[in-house]
Amino acid sequence: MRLKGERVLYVSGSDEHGTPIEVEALRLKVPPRKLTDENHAKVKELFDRWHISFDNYTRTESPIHVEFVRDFYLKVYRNGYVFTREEELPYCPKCRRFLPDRFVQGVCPRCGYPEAYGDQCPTCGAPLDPRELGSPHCTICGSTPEVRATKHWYFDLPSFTEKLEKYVEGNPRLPENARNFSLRLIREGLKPRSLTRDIGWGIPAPFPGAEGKTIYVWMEAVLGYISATIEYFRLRGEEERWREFWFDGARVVFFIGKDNIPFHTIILPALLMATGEGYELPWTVSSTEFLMFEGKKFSKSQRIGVWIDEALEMFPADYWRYTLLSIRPEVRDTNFTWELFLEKVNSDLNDTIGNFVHRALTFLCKYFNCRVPAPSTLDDYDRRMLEEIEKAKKEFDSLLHQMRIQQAVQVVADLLRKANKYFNDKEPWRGGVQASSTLNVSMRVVAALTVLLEPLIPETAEALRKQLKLSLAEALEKPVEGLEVEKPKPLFRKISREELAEKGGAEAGVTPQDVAKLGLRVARIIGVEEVPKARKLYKLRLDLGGGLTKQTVAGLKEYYSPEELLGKLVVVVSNMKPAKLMGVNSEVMLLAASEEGKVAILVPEKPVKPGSRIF
RNA sequence: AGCGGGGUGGGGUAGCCAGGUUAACCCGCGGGGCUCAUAACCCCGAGAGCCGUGGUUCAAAUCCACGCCCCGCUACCA
Repeated sequence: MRLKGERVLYVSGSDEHGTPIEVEALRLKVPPRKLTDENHAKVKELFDRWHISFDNYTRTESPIHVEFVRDFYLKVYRNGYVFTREEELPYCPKCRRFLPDRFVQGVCPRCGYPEAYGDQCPTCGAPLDPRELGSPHCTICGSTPEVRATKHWYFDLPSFTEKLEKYVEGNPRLPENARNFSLRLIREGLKPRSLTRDIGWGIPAPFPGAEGKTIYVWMEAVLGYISATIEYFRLRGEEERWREFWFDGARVVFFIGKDNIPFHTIILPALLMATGEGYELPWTVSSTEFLMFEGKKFSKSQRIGVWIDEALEMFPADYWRYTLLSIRPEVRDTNFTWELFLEKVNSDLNDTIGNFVHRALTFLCKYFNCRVPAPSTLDDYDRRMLEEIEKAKKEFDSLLHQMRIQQAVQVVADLLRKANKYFNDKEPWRGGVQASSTLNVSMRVVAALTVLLEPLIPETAEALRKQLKLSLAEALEKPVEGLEVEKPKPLFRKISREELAEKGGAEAGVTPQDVAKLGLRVARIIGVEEVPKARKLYKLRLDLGGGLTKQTVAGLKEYYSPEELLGKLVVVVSNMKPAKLMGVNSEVMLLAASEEGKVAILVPEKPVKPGSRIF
């Protein structure tokens, strides 16, 4: 859109508040701000290196954001959409804090599940009030909380029900997943959303009498889009211009995953309505499904996925960008596999796109002295090819406007396939007057690429323009005739399976070395203990031979008694990275087979010494 | 369990909301062509009738109902 000369402002930011960060900071005994400072700097730098062209990437600790949020909620408050409730909430005398949401556990009053959370029971799904929990305890220190009265501020979401329904229904641009999900939530009945929390890390609530409370992170972070806009213009000394992007016909578009839909289609619009100031409501959201990694969901703790800093050390950003855009989960969940990565890079980028460019440029230099000739005469085929270029540009543009980026990528690749065919059919290497037309037309394809690739793979687009000695502005307008190009260099290179394996991209299929890496060993169970408060877990002491013992936590309590386990020889992965489960250290992993309702631990078929290697 | 989203040739994606000529595209596979290009490129071919069942309709991959299966969110899955 920027290329088309539309006025675009692209903003985002780090969401820095919330209890998890405060708890992590407590654990590390550092101020929370130190954690978020480090993180924000790192993330910001990475966005640059990936050429994600935010105009402003801000953070919720920004003073401008804090000030904006406080003002914003004061307005909402004055308009009568904020009310208070006295509540009795669990308070931990030892930690000297109230225990919101997940910080208190106890017996579920509905199904009797012993470890239900303060806000919801994970087993029966019942939404809970923390006071209903039987024998509650603090999840931080385990002590029994007392009930103390406190006051909380709420946003009157239900009073916007009708307007929201109208908004969602009347916005045909919303993708299906967003519309259906939002309408369901609205029709099921909206509840007031709590605005404040009794925690220290966050934005101080501005309401009279709310000293010491902070704004609930979710209700504040969504406003960051606006404060980021304000900040952008304030830094330029154009104090008021941010309004151009939030009022009077501005089109606000969000790029989010499907898990974030309600915040952008319900809560944010309601908050904007509540100011009564006439903010533009979201024009649309581009809400994708989920991307998976080799069939599994990405997981930070389990290290499933490729870290974006590591990815850049393996391959250029554009290789990733192209692959990821071409499987952007626009219609359904999609799955990244290394196999797919190879296919996209080698076949699409290298063979189809890169090779055509190189082919045309090399030919040009060899037979036309690197100078783009004027066409001799254009025959039907030439004209058809020129039409294809125009058609592709139009489609590309229209698809991007519909946020169908995946298909836009298709259009580019398809155009290049047609171009390859055209070049083949025309056989310019046979010489003849037609050759100049063919090269002229082919170079127009290349010229179109320098622009089409810009939003998808900007580094490559830039490199290509350099070979054509074109600036971005010239690429948009200048005709190709007479253009003198540099001696061509390939834009991409293929990735071999060997290279991929070396760089750590898992290959399909496991080698004996991979198995050896697992460190499978026999161990003897020499101690079984229950883990306090855990329904399924045992703490096991294991003899790994040579005087070495390790401990593990295993989910076997429902299937084995301590007596059955004690003394058994079992199979373990001995070189696991230690992890904590229910606060208990687990250093190895015990292997067991499982099927529905049944678990069987693996044991050696005849006695061997603990510590024996397994191949 | 509850809530969302799905099941389309061997693999991967689109098409479904706005039903309608031989179900599209990429990879892979079999055969052939070209030699300008990065062992690239081009052509031909085999291969699915769109999870199942029933319905609506002149007409359904596309709409409706039921069933089966998958995936995400919610978890102490070591």
